[in-house]
Amino acid sequence: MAVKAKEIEIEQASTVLKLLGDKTRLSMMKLLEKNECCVCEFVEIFNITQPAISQHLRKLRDVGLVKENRKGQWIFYSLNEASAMYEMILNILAFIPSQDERIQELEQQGLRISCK
Amino acid sequence: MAVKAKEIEIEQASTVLKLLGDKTRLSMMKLLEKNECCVCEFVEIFNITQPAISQHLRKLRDVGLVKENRKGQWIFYSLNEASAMYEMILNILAFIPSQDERIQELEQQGLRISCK
DNA sequence: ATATCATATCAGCATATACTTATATGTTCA
DNA sequence: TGAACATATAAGTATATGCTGATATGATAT
Repeated sequence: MAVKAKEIEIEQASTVLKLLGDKTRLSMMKLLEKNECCVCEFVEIFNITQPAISQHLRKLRDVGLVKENRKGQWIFYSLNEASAMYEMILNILAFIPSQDERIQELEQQGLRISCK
Repeated sequence: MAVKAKEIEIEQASTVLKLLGDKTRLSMMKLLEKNECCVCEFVEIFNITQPAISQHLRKLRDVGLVKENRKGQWIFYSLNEASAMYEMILNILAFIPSQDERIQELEQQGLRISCK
């Protein structure tokens, strides 16, 4: 890295890293790196209940990693580029393999909901 | 980043991020980025007992983030550059402010043990 | 209005985590 | 050998975490 990384309070950093230290949330963040996703899509992709998904998203939102965008009945989540942690997040996600096959699998099985 | 990051299994990545998601361990790793440290130094720096320090170090060692190097009575820990996660670790640590003042404080108070 | 769908919140539970005290192991040195 | 020091492990405990089922809230459409 040529550019000096913008430093973050260690308290904040550890909070964020702990959040990313859960496989479900880390996958969510990787998906959000490229796609805006709604809750129902996450519910399909991960093998857990809708409340569990909502709770993960709330934690990510509480620390400002993601933002929500209501479109009628649906709420779409995306990475919050304004977060002080955004640069670090992108750096970390660069090491995570794409999770897009998960969405593609759903499409092949005809299970993909189109919320859009 | 110009260079493509070497990807890591998501399972491994989340395990590592969870470990870094603890303020004590994150500080340890930041200190180890620049200094080789022995257990007794960590015990001085952090306000927890020696067993607690050892347990943190064991977790870091179990996933290969740090390695140990016995020098007589003392065991010095350092970052394991051979780890598949090393590149990601360095990337993350670049965002963490230096923890060296903690050592300097000890030195000013004359509390720094010299194990070397 | 009310039925339906999407999402959030609540309460309860099982497991994981981080800590402490007590004790074991390993090294040095007299 | 045994005392002193450094570190590791074990056992117990309190708190945090992630999940589920039940229920509340909010939006759409008939």
